[in-house]
Amino acid sequence: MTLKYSRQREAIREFVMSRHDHPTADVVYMNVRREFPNISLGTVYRNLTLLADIGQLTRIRLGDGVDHFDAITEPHYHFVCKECGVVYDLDFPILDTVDSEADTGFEGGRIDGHITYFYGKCKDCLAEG
Amino acid sequence: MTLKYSRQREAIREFVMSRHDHPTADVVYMNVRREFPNISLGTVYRNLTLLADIGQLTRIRLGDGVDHFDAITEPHYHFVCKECGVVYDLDFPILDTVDSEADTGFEGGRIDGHITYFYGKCKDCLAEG
DNA sequence: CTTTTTGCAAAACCTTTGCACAACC
DNA sequence: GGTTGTGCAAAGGTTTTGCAAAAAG
Repeated sequence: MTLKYSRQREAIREFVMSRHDHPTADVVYMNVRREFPNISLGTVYRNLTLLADIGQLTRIRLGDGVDHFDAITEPHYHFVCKECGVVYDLDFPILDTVDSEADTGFEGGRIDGHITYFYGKCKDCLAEG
Repeated sequence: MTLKYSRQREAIREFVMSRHDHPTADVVYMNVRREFPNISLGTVYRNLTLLADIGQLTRIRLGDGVDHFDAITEPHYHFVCKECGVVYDLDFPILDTVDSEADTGFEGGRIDGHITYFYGKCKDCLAEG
């Protein structure tokens, strides 16, 4: 049950930390393979899951069917371009008040939080058409 | 390109309409199979996708890796129990203002809307422990 | 030496798709 | 009869998992 050091896990962690574009497991795999040519996709998934479980990464699901990973673990909102799928962090405070607002009159249980992503068209896609 | 009637599609539509628990394709399949024992999962998927495309259903993605379908097509928020996965509709007005609030100072593109779901623990799971 | 991690490959899972036949209009 | 929809089965894409060997402590 104790965590042992592994060079692969460290490389995976560092890669995600170095990026701000919320890479998928496959992107992590492609890149970490430059340093570890024999690393397997299974190892990448296992470590991303582990790092997310211990809170060093966040797994974000944006409805595109693929998991993205984010090195920023503090709660924040995301912007997703409907056209190209690019993901940006939003510098917009988490609306804690909506949780209690939504809870008012809700009889089905206790609301602990919410997940939101904003969608639209990114700068580049707006420029193109 | 014209839509032709099909008894299977009608049964699928009616089943989803009759439920307020946001069934998955598999649940629809299991149930419609009582009336059409030979219906295939492919047909269920094809029709759910078609009905969502023409606006008779909504496809909702709640981060559990499976698509859910909702007969209520007016925008509304959902509550998801983190423990058992049950989904409830929330009687809480859509926060249109947050879109423009989030857009303020955002340089990455144009925000058209947002997707939110609230999570927590449902009544039953709260009672259990 | 014991426990954890890896690489590989297979499997699991959800969803889509190609095709011949059936249903619809 | 022409077109759309179905059933079946196969394939697609993402993620998980079993297992023997390797690495870590």
